[in-house]
Amino acid sequence: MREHVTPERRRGTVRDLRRDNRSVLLWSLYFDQPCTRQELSQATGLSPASVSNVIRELIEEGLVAEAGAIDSDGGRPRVLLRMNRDHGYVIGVDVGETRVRVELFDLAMEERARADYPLDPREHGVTVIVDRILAGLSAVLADAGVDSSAVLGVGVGVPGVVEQGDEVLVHGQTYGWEAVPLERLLRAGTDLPLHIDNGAKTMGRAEMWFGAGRGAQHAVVCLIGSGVGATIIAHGRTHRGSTSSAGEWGHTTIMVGGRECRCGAKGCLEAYVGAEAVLDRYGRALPGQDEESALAALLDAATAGEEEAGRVLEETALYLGAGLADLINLFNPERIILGGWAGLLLGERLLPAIRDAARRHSLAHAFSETSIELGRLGPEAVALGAATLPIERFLNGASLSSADRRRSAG
Amino acid sequence: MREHVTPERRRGTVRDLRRDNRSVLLWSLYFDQPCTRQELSQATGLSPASVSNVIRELIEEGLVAEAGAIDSDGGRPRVLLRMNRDHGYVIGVDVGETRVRVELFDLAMEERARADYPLDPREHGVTVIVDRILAGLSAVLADAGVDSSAVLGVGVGVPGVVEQGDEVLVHGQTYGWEAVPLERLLRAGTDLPLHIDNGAKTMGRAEMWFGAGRGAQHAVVCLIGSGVGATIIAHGRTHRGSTSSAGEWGHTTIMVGGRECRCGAKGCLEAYVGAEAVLDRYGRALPGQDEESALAALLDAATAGEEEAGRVLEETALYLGAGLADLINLFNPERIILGGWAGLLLGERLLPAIRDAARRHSLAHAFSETSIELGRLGPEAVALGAATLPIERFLNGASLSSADRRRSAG
DNA sequence: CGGGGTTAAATCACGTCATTAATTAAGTCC
DNA sequence: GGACTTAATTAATGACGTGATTTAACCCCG
Repeated sequence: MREHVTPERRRGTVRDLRRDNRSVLLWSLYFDQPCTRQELSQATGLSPASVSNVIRELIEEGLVAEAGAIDSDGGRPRVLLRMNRDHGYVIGVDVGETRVRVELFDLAMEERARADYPLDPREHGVTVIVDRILAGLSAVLADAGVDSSAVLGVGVGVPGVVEQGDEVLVHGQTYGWEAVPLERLLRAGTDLPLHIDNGAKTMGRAEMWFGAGRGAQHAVVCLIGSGVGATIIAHGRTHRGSTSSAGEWGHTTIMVGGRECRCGAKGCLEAYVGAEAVLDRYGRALPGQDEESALAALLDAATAGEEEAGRVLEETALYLGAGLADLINLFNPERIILGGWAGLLLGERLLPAIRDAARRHSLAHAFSETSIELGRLGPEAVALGAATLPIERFLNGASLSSADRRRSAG
Repeated sequence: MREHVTPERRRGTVRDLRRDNRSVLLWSLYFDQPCTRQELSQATGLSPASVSNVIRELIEEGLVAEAGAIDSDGGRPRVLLRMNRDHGYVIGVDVGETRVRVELFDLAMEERARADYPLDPREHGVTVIVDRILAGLSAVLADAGVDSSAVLGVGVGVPGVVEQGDEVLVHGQTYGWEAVPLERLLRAGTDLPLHIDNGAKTMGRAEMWFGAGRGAQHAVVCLIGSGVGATIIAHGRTHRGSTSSAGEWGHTTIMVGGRECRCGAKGCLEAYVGAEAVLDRYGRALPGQDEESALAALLDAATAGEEEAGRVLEETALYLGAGLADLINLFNPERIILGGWAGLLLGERLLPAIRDAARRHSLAHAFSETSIELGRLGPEAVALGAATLPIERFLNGASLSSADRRRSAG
């Protein structure tokens, strides 16, 4: 009861205050390394004394280390601080359509080890995936020589809707998964803290943390591949909605009664601008085994002056622009990032046309305040983004499971 | 700089902690009056001792009063607490197309006085509006016998986009207002704290606080009148976007290349389901001076079996359902509330058809978790919702301007 | 090379806060 | 009217952030 009091976390005691301040300092330091105590004090609004105290704790605990100093001209030099990148590690898992990839990162998000497991396209059974992931975890730990007690957590990006409840459930249309309790299944094989999310959302996170989204408070990361999805960021946080299925931009209706979509509805955006749909709208045969090379061929054909290809792309820009305009009108984001392999391919060529279509379909005021850009990270970033899930938990105050570190000397 | 540290308000000292706890208690009490200290302790997670302390302060300051007790069977009876509804007052202003309405409420949102000023439809000049508002403020204060020092603040709902910046600017398409610094203009005539927002948004607030939206964390309040808009609530808070123009649902494209909208674009939702658009799509003459009676007549005609009217309404339900489905897919709200005079009129008759169309255009999972309901408050609620703006500020810890009340006896 | 000047960081003293435990208040029931 | 219950207040305790003060670290200049 009492919906108005939603303590995302217990808050009210003087101790929670410390935890929060600690967290604020960690976030600030994480994204602005190296920096000095003074800068932290300014950035967070905490007094220099408090910064000193908390930082001393963090250094004692090994999360933070001093790293040189800034030369002064008269006066004690400021000491630079940075996160101790070896204090802990995180693992990101990308469960894709054709492979499972497991990557181990240090706190600076430097890759320390990687394991790839190709998937037979006909074999997306749950047990196979779980096996591959668990094998990957062991492999990267062994490879990097990292003990599992030093791992802060594992983030897993999977295709399909991920329902975050008491029990995390995965509904994977493409995989034929229905309410798969992936977390529970993985739990049988590992003790590491697990975070599971939709792969498109983890990729969106990667763009927000390290790519084109850095610094934006309100943004939408659009992912166009064979299908179409989006990550919505409001006030710097991913909007999940009430059952974590928010962001299904691809099934937004842009043409009532229009083309049939694989979701069963008619006129979905995905049925016009998804890679599969674009190729289908073109209709003619194209060289290339897979969608990726076929789409590239379509772009080439248009460049070569092939009329029909040009027309299809022109229309794609129109539809896509209208879809982006919906986001602009509804969310009023400061930035829209176009990603996904098809999004990048199309965007590279069509961005001006897309922007123009978006302008025509959105209100002038909101449009003028929104920038539309291409993603910077490419589709490889799913695992990276997944790995930011445990990082976030860490920055918010979780420590390594084993040692419950308290102040050592009183 | 340092976007990650967004102290919506200074937080970090032990004193801020108290302010926060105080605020949490006020919110809890406000929406669950009367209630006991014990209940508050449970609801907020604060210890009974802290609740006692803070409540004692609040009683001393006159914000809260004891009001009877609950009978016990053995044991000291629990004392009931409620807000002191006369501790302060708020004023809500509804600047509509045809009138300016000013209402004064006590803390229990009981109306204490009202002033109405009809507007000549040809006269929407800024000075006229400002004059009417200021006259209304004086009138309701005099009428209710309330001193302006007892007023916590004034909320103003206006048509058009309200840009919340250092200086609040109003862009009113319908009024022909461009970047009107309404706050500054009003400031010349009153010292009361001012809050200005879009009228559709204040109405949405009213539904969320007192109507069909109570208790929802993620919701969308859709307002259909002559035009179409929406208020998006995420995590219990209105989403404004980066320049406070979020929620322009009416100009979402549901038909690329479709009907021309008054915004200049083609295929906007508003061009299909706004009252003006519905009547226009019907085409034939209808009895009634204004849109409201014309739309009612259209509904009557359909009831009477007039085929074309039935067809227009059927299509309206289809378009509207598709529009709602977009919201469901993008936001995954737990509740959608259909309001506005036209929304209520249409919804009363078409809700099943609208729901069905929404189902067909949204993903099954998200749809099944969303309820679509009619608003409960009617279009009169703009002023009520505007008045919740200063209430919110008050519950968050602002006190009356004059007396900076501190603990009296140490 | 050593003191004066300057700035950064650590320490100290203080006031505030929420919590637990103990105490007081206000009832019921036999 | 005394034993029992439960609510609310008070007291004791520990944790915290802050401003003031002190210590540290480095420059420059003579």
